[in-house]
Amino acid sequence: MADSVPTELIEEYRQRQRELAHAVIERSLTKAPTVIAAVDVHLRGSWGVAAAVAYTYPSLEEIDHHVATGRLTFPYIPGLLSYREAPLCLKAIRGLAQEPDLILADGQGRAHPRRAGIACHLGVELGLPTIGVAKSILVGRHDPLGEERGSVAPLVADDEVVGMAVRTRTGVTPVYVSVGHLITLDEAVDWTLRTTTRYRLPEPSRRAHRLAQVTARTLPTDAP
DNA sequence: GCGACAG
DNA sequence: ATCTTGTCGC
Repeated sequence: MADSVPTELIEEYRQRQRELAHAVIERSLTKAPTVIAAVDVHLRGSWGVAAAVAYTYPSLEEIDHHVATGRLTFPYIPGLLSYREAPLCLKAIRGLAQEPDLILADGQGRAHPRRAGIACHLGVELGLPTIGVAKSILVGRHDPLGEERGSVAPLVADDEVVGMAVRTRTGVTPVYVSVGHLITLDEAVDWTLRTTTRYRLPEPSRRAHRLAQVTARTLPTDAP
């Protein structure tokens, strides 16, 4: 199992995140994405399986995938998820044959206590546009949003708009979209909707999730 | 001091 | 997220 982290070190990791937040660039995409990737991690004991998948746009067909497996050393600590999952995610993404134009990460981007969620971490590390698409809120609040697909409501934390609650399917619980790197919030919302068809989450994200899950299932449960 | 807390 | 089967509902 992952070890605990000394409280004095926690603050060092937080400081690194504050620095990472300054490296994040929020600006319009330079190129219309034609290759969109998604990455997700499945946990199994102290092992993690990260799956990266690449899809074409607008046809939304899978063209590649890569899986990376490894032991998780860092524990799950709210706000410090990157240190636990990003290394494996980077390994999976770098295994793709072609560099994607946009990456969807499972978790927050700037909608983070220090504006440095895992999507920011991956984006800055790779120098590629990234979006955080989370299934629940880490920080911030938002007003109720319409029931129709496409309805949105700003996610506000510390009097700052850090993301957007987005209804990707009519009548379904919203997802929380935020900028990771090299994209604007409006574009992040737009591309999240463009890649979401029948379900709550974007197709590439769903595929990455299932691939990581089935791969992890073939691995033996570890010994404490 | 008391909750909240991505995956 | 994980540990886990069936079950209620569109």
